[in-house]
Amino acid sequence: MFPKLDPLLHSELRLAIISILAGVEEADFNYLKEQTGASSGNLSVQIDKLAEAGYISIEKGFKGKMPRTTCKITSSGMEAFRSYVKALKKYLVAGK
Amino acid sequence: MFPKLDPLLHSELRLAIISILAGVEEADFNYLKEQTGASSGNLSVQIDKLAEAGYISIEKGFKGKMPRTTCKITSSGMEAFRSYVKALKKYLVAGK
DNA sequence: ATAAACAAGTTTATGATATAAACTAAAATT
DNA sequence: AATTTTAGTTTATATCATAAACTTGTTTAT
Repeated sequence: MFPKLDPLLHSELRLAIISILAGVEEADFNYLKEQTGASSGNLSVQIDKLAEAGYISIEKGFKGKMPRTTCKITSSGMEAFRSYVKALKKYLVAGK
Repeated sequence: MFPKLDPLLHSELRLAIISILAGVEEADFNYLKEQTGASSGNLSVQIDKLAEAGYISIEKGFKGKMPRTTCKITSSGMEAFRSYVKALKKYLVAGK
């Protein structure tokens, strides 16, 4: 009746990150920070977790001389997101 | 862009509890336990939290001689559930 | 009648998690 | 040259979800 929710995605910040990345080609650290309102530290930790799970890829490069971290959702991450959403919807029925 | 999610409801078990209670007049402890698959301990803790927040009411009585705990969603809980669902949906767009 | 098993929970302990605070290193600004 | 800003990472803390252990009382079996 209530399917298990992927704990990696059932987290406010990680879900927001994935939700953003699902809609764009890629996004850098600061864009994610702006959009989510997260602190740098929290964001850093959470993208690492998503990357370790293979849900996103993180690329470190430079924009001019400044470091630049770019994130991209993987196909595995996209799939995980879809099934998370599907599962979650089973919890929301009565809530209109 | 990403509204804050009520942390009381953004929990797998508590969300399942509220989701059930939103659809029925009332439910007793064991029914919730069966439907959610939760352990007694976990369920006990989580309904207490929901009750402390005023999202549900807990009534203790007896069925014959055996103790019986009945839960019911409050109007405040119903409202919280609705706005949680509304908020959550903003996170799910791209996930189909 | 009494011991064993079961019912319905509650309390306590533990391990994971989210988050913030403190820190690092380099670049840009004054 | 000193200060501030950028772009993060690492560490610490406080909360949380969950399970394990316990409690209280009731059936059931001997």
